[in-house]
Amino acid sequence: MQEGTISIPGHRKVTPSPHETRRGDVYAANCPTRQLLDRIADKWSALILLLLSAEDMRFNALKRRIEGISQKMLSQTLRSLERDGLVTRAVEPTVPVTVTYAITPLGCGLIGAMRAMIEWAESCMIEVTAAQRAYDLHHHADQG
Amino acid sequence: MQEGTISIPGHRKVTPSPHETRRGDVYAANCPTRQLLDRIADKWSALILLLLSAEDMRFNALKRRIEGISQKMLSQTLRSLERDGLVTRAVEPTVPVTVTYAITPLGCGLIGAMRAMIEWAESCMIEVTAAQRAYDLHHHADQG
DNA sequence: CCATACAGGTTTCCAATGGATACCAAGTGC
DNA sequence: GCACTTGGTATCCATTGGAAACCTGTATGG
Repeated sequence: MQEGTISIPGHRKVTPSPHETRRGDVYAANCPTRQLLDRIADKWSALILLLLSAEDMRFNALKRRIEGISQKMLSQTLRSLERDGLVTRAVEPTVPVTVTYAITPLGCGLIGAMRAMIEWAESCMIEVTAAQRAYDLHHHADQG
Repeated sequence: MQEGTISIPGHRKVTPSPHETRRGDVYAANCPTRQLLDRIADKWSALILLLLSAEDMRFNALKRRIEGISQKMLSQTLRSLERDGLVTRAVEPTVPVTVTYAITPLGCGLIGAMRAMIEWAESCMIEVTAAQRAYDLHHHADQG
């Protein structure tokens, strides 16, 4: 079974068969758009893509730059992004081996769309933080 | 400690103290923008917000509409969105009790930014699926 | 010769997360 | 008294994510 098999824990190989897809309904589990959204809506994909949109980077450079990412997640997420055609992986047989990741035109398109969200987050952070404080206060803040 | 405490499993109450934040570096773990992005970059938030942007909805209406969401996740995610000030929760003391969720102006702003991503996903699905097939073929597809 | 370091991972282990299911409250209908 | 409604919580268990160890292959230092 080539479609729907699981490859790497946490990043499934889900490629829906054409006849299984329901176009136009993001709320249907098998809608391709929703599956794509699920894939990139994780903690790390956006961050990686955003860094690569500025310049090509190597594995450890990404790791150093993204505070808190583990090697496993960086490795897994890069593999997923590569599979989705959003980044490329170039191995140069230097010593030690050099692996350079770069964003593809496809990935650039996504970044363009994501930038609007980053900008929203930056401009609305204060309001959100205020809302959180108000909520915590009203719900007497000791529920944790 | 009011800030940084954990409330609901899966949706932490993370409100960084002002002096701990690093503005302008999304890659820093304590950057407020990154924390906000982490919060909304999950499987369900975008879907819920998108539905509520069209019309106010009740708990079970949302649950029925979003294929695959569990009551627990819907409940948790709505609570988080409410805390972030992106949705409101209105309880009417009917019988059985009626709870209506609505998007706030703040949430509307986010939806506007997200729509670009939905559109990108819809227009680029085919390319991504093609990339996945190519990847799976090249990596002889049986790695799962 | 052995230890160490580098880059770029994979494996292992364990805690946190998510999903399925059962349960709860409070009232209505039968 | 039982089933059924809405809007949840509690519980159980599988999957996921993070920390750290290990691996491959080469070069450097002692």
